[in-house]
Amino acid sequence: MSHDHWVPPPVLLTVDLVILTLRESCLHVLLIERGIEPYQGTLALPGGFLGHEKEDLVTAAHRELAEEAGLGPDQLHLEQLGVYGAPDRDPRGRVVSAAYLAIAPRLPEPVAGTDASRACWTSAEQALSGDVQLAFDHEQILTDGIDRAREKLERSALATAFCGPTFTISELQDVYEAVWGVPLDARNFYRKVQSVDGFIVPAGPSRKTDGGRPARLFRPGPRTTLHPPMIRPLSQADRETA
Amino acid sequence: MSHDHWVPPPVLLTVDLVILTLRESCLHVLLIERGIEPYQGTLALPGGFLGHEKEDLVTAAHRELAEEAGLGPDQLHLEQLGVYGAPDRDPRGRVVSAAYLAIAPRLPEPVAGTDASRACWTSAEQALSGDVQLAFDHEQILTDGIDRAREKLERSALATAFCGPTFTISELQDVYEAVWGVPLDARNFYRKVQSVDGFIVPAGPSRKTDGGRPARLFRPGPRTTLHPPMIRPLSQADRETA
DNA sequence: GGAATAGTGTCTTTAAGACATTATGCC
DNA sequence: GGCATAATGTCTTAAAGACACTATTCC
Repeated sequence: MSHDHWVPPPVLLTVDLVILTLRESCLHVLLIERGIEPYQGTLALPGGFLGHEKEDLVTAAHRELAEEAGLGPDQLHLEQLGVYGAPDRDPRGRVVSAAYLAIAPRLPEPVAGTDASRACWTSAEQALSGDVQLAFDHEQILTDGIDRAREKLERSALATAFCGPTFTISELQDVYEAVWGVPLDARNFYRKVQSVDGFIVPAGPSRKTDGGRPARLFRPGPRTTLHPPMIRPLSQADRETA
Repeated sequence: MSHDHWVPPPVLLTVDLVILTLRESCLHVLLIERGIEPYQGTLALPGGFLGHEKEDLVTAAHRELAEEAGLGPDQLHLEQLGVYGAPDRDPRGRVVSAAYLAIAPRLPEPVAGTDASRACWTSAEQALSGDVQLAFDHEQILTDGIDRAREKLERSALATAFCGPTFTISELQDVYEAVWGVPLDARNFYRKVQSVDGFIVPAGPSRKTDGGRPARLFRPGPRTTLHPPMIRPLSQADRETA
């Protein structure tokens, strides 16, 4: 600000995506094996540089979502997670990443035929176990993304984004159990989700296939925030108190 | 990705700050009258370009905090709010802003002597009333910052960041009432904050000056998350349900 | 009928909402 | 004593936790 013709340092912008979904009642994240340096061969979150000077950040996120995961803008939830800009996070220079969190229902193998065929769904547990090496600071971004999802399940109707257009209450419970990693009492869960008015609404004549009694189908309701919130039982990780 | 030597478009990075504090039991935000184009003469959030190629984002935020508000890194809360990158948000070109939320106790007029003497504390109500024009997309950033503060008061011990090193329970209640904009019952508030173990702990021999009975003093406790959370009464703005 | 899953009901316990009352300082 | 603010207590009510039970389908 004080020098004669000081110019601010330019940076490069990437958009990275934490794409979460449920597979076999387990939380999974989409990872891609990098084809180029740096971190060639290492797993990374899908993402890439801003396409052009005028591209909006959300637009770029949707573009990457389509290119790298074959996911269209409909029927998925997308929100900003934050910005990651440590000076040394990318060996190529000053690259700042806008991270987005996407939540999608389980789709029919969305990966195989797409542009980036090196994409693979990895269980969240495994991705953060330490056994898997992630490129850049993507482990931190992934951790933050999962934390965000866990928090938002408490106060928002976000859980329905993990489900298809219609779903059963058991499936919804599956979402909560998988994301939070704790078992829930089915009867109390039923009472709770039914009592929050507008969270889920009955859909169609209701029916489903399994071994037992058919379950009613529901759609997401108009309500986006949950009052009172869902209560997440504190798992083993309750650092404070006893 | 497909062309021969495609290079990603560089962008400029700014760091903008939503600095909140309490003044006369009202939520205030620090605004600065811009001295240069664009938006010269218009009120804006404090902030500025990244200082140099190697500067970390949080470091830049702390630097701006010191330069523009005279606030040191101690005894204030700072967290990232998000990134704002609409292509047309800055007439100078592609400028992307990393927004940070800072919460500080009321300090002895921190503004007057500092570098930027055009800084002024403005009540949040007034800043968002529409009467005040804010530069760039700073109205949106401010709205998001206040929303974030409101949410975090529910589940975190953030409220103590508005207070000095020691405070009375009444002062803490003031924080909640000012940020949420709703009156709270003092007796239930006492019961609540005392029951959340580790939220606040007695400090010193306890005493304070007013007209009436001296109040006990407390310090922030080790607890950072509140279980169960503080309940925010839904003000007039309860779009869903009745 | 038996297995499997869906859905409902009841009792208990925790904690919030709505109050009144007592306590301790200053003038 | 009178005033002002701090602090505590009680009753009610809402909602979560912990259970047992009935219902509907397929074999």
